Amino acid sequence: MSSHRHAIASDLRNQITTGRIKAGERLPSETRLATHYTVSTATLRSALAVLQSEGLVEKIHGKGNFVRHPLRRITYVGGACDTAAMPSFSRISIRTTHVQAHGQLIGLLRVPANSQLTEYFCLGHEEKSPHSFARIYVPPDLSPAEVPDEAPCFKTIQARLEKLRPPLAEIQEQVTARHPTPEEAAILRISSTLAVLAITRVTTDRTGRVVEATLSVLPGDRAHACFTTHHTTEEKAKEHDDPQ
Amino acid sequence: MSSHRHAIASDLRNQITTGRIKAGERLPSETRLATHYTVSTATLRSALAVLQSEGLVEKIHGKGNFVRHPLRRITYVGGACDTAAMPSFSRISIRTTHVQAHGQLIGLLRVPANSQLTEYFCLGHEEKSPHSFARIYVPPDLSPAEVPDEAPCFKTIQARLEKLRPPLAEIQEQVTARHPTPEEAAILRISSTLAVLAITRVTTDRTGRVVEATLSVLPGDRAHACFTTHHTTEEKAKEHDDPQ
DNA sequence: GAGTGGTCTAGACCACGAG
DNA sequence: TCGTGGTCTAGACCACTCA
Repeated sequence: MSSHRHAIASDLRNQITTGRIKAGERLPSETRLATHYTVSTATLRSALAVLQSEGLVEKIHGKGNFVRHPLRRITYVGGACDTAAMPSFSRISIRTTHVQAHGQLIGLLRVPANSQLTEYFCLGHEEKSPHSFARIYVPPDLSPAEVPDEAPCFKTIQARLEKLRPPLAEIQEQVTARHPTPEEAAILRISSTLAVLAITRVTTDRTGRVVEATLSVLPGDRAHACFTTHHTTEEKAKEHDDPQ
Repeated sequence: MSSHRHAIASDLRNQITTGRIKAGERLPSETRLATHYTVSTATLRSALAVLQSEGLVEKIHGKGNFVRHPLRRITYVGGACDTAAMPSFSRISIRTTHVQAHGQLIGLLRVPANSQLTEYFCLGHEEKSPHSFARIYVPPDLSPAEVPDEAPCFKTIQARLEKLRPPLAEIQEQVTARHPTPEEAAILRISSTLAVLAITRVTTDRTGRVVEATLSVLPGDRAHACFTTHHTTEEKAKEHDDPQ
């Protein structure tokens, strides 16, 4: 008595997980599948959207629906000490610009509105297709002045940022699940129906000053974020003193 | 030049954020809005889905679309020492059952297939409507035997679990964004097009044994997860020895 | 140009909520 | 019972990919 959409999704899911349709293979076209299941194209597309959000199927406009190779998962590592907790990128391209603090950036970095900020736009690639991106915002006095507009090397920028920076005290990450904006969908080349993992990361130094804010967006069909908390005896004691 | 969907969503978003439509108010019916924007109902519904995933609008079947009251956000606190890092629930109901290890549980808890497990199904409520849930799985020797099938008090069970448990060493949480299964959508009473935050939490004791695995699902339109990492000098040194 | 997915239409019928 | 949203149909037209 379930919906058509999920019945079709289950059938295709079985065919994929049992190997009747192999990884990398193309599914029949949407019109063909629609006539096969005797449903409309709209219904069939919503069934494919289910599999897509599970990471089993990847749609490519003008080419077709493909069974995804498994274990090509992007991992965002939480609490990482590095400048950007960017996922294990095979390749990262960066664009550096100067912007004025606006919107939520004012609150995140605790700076006045319209004050100067350096933005590092990081785009992660995997085999020439983008798979995630992040915008890193840094106050001007903590960002190296002589960075070219197009920087080839991520590590270089990271090393320069580290040098200017006082010792870190705390990293706070807030994770939400939502749909991508049209701009984000275009950058990542994903459907706007796919869920994305949005991570807001704020890094604070020992004086309590916010030295960096990073907004990351990762496609939900191939990304996950990992957070590890170690509980030593000292920490446990501390938590009892200062719960939460 | 943008899609119809996003144009309509932007217009409604403006009306909401500028206060022309107030919090708690009901929007005109979908057919009414569709004729107003001269689009089909399907297109208008997809526009509402955008606002829904932003947490601005809440649909209630048979009643209408309502502008959500802001700051009614659920927060999942990562790395919490408590048995379940359940969000700040106003009320939690629990059902205890015994299940056999299956699927991903085998790998998470590192137990043989079909071995006995205790499942605690926790449902979080807010004003009589469910807003999140979690399934906690515990090996039988670490779960109190005399728990009734329906337990009224979450704290009681939690306290009993703590007693049986050796000191904890590590909590690992994996976060993904996806669409809900039909079952999850029914439990949370959300649309299946809404994104959810799915969190898999594994707790390990000092001997390396997995003492608990928790699968949480939170609606993307009103929930976020927070993770805080403190960087002391000792920890920094440790990370240099053992990167990642 | 042929074939694919992306968006959209103008309805139909069903399920839920409130009176 | 009536009005609401939920699902679905059978198309149409556009954008993209590849030969």
